[in-house]
Amino acid sequence: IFLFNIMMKEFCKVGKVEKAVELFRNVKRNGIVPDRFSYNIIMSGLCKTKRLEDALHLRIEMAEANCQPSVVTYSTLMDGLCKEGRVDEAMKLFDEMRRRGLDADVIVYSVLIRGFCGQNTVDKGIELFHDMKQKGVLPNVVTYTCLVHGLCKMGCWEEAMKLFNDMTEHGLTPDVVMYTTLIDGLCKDGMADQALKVFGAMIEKGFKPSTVTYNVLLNGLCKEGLIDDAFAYFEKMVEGGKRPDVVTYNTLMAGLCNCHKVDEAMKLLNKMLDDDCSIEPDEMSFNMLIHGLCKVGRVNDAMELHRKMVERGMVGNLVTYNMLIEGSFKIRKVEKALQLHQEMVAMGFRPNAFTYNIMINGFCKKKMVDAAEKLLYEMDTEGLGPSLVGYNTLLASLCKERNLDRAMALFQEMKDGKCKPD
RNA sequence: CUCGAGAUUCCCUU
Repeated sequence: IFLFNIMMKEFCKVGKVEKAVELFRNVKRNGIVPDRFSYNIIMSGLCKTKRLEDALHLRIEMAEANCQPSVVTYSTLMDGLCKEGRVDEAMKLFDEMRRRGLDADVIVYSVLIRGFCGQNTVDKGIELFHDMKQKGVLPNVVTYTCLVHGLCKMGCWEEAMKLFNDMTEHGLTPDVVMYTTLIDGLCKDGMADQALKVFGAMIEKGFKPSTVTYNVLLNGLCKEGLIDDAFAYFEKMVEGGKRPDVVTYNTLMAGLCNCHKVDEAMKLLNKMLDDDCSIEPDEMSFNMLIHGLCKVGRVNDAMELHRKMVERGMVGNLVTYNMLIEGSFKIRKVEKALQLHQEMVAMGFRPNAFTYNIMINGFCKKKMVDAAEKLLYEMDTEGLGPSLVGYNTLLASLCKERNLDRAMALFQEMKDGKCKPD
């Protein structure tokens, strides 16, 4: 079983989880008894391929085989649940684990903390952070990184910085991932200058920024409109021997589009398309440009680019269609927008909240308020929930049309609990 | 050293 475990693990590592499961089944059928490692390996593989239900079911099978779950079993499943946003269920497993007399370790806590941070309940994460320390489980760099990430995501960059310092005072050395997380978080909280300081401090301490570190920094600078600085750091990146990747290029293309340099962005895309460039564009690369073109009103060029994309064997994704639909409305081609919408559905893409809101906005601009309203309610029945953006869009449109009675009625409906106004 | 955790890029209203 020792050897089979290694094989299963390797199958999972190269993405052939199906093969691993098959091997697991064969092993069992041939009378070899899997140990808890085998179960854990398969569970982990299933979670990584979004087959959480199968993983949870395997836990039952494990119990039936009289194989006791370990802390690793629990953390694997809790991680899977958290990544699906099912943190409450992960907490149930956490309780169950403790009832069975298993002590949570630093990984269990880090998984849960990250889970809470992912659904913007960092306070719960902090609670667990204190809980673990009280129980004598020492947080490590990963634990701190999860919290820093969560805090920045909620705009609490000062708290994040405090925690970062707190960590070093506790004798832990930040690593590249920690630095990158903090730099990204600061940028996203509008603190690019602080981020640059941290970047400088990082280098001063002798840490080598990774490609991801450069990417987050470039993104931060681009979002601030500092495209020239972004390119300056891009140069440094290359000089420093860090290979740009497709994310680097996509980030720079977005930055160029943001300051209306769409043709420059196009040059970057063409560079990637060049045969002697080792970086291949992905769907996002095309999407960046499609967005840029739509934004400056060159919707037909965007459509043309979409065609080129399809020629290269990329069909585009939901985002591509959302942007093209929005573009069509922008140049007042409602029929084209509807046609794209149908095409998108036919291709198996389920319209999301963005799609609906784009259509609502499009209809509003055409003064087709009833159609817009119909879509607004359809979102709910389609399980997308009421959309604040959708309500706001329709409200704004009604006000513009001097249809204040209807606007007030809609506003009242929101206050009555349909959708909390902002 | 047979198993588990952390970082980056695209779309909607004002």
